[in-house]
Amino acid sequence: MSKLPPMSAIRAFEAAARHQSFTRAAEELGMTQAAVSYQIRLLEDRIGAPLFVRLPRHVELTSRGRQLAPAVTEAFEALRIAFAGIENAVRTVLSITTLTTFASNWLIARLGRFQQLHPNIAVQIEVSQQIVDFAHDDFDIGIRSGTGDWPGLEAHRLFPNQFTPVCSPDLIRGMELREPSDLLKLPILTPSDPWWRDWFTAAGVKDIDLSDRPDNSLGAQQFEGMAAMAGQGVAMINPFFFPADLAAGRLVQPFDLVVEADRSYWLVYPKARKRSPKIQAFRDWVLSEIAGDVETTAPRVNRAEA
DNA sequence: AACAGTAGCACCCGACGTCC
DNA sequence: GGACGTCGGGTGCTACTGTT
Repeated sequence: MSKLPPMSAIRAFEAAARHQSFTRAAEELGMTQAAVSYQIRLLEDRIGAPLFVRLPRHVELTSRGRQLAPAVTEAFEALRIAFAGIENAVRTVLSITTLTTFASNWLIARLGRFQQLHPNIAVQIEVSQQIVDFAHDDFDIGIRSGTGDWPGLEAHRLFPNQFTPVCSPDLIRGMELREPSDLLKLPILTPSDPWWRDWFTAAGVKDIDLSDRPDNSLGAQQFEGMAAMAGQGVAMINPFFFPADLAAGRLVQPFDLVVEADRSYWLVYPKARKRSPKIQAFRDWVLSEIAGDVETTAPRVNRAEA
């Protein structure tokens, strides 16, 4: 495949051919007439034939120029359309990668309010438990759990990663739950979750052994909570994600003890893109929603009917 | 008024040397 | 051997002047 002439020369030719003027072409391209003249001469030298006839006060395309011009203009028009499409998509589509439970138990129900505020921004959500690499994946914003120290990323802390056991009221109706260790009489959902050991340790119950229990793992707090509400056992969840279920009594918290992990939930995006209007819009909206949560709908705790 | 030619400037890039 | 700085040549531009 033969090499194309320099793109700057082709660009100058295309504009000059359309305007039939080096001066008008220069005005359009933001350069001087001399630069256009120079670029076109480069192109003519390269081709080995003149593309314009220089006449007093104006230029005209030669027959070779007339042969070339429509194809070049058409190619640039295709490029303009392609770039306009991409620019429009980049400006109006916000792509978010988020953890499952944040999406299902926090984001989705509120997204309508963001859409009302920003009807021109379309939100695309991808749920993943993996930490995405913004250098390789086309995401604008990520919601992830961790300590906030990700190189190259701007990180805004959303809320702490707290955990406490919850279950359905029916599961423990008529039972005497006096000590945290009494929970061990009940089915434990995802017993391999290290939060169980951490919570029991904080509750003063040392060296619990859950290894003889079925090693079921539900993979996301959303599913733990659903299983608990269905009466299948006790789940270790972050109460922040279940305020309505706790308030309505679909879930009860047998013990007040809530343990805070060293990890938190964060909203992140590449530092280089912190001036992107759509990213700023989503960040500001999430932070204001979180601030509203803290004021009005902070997880309320239901005591179990012991 | 419009294009062509030229001088001079800024910037880029490859070659090269130095350092660790 | 890789990172970094320096240097010189090439490129592409503007400003200016000449030509038609």
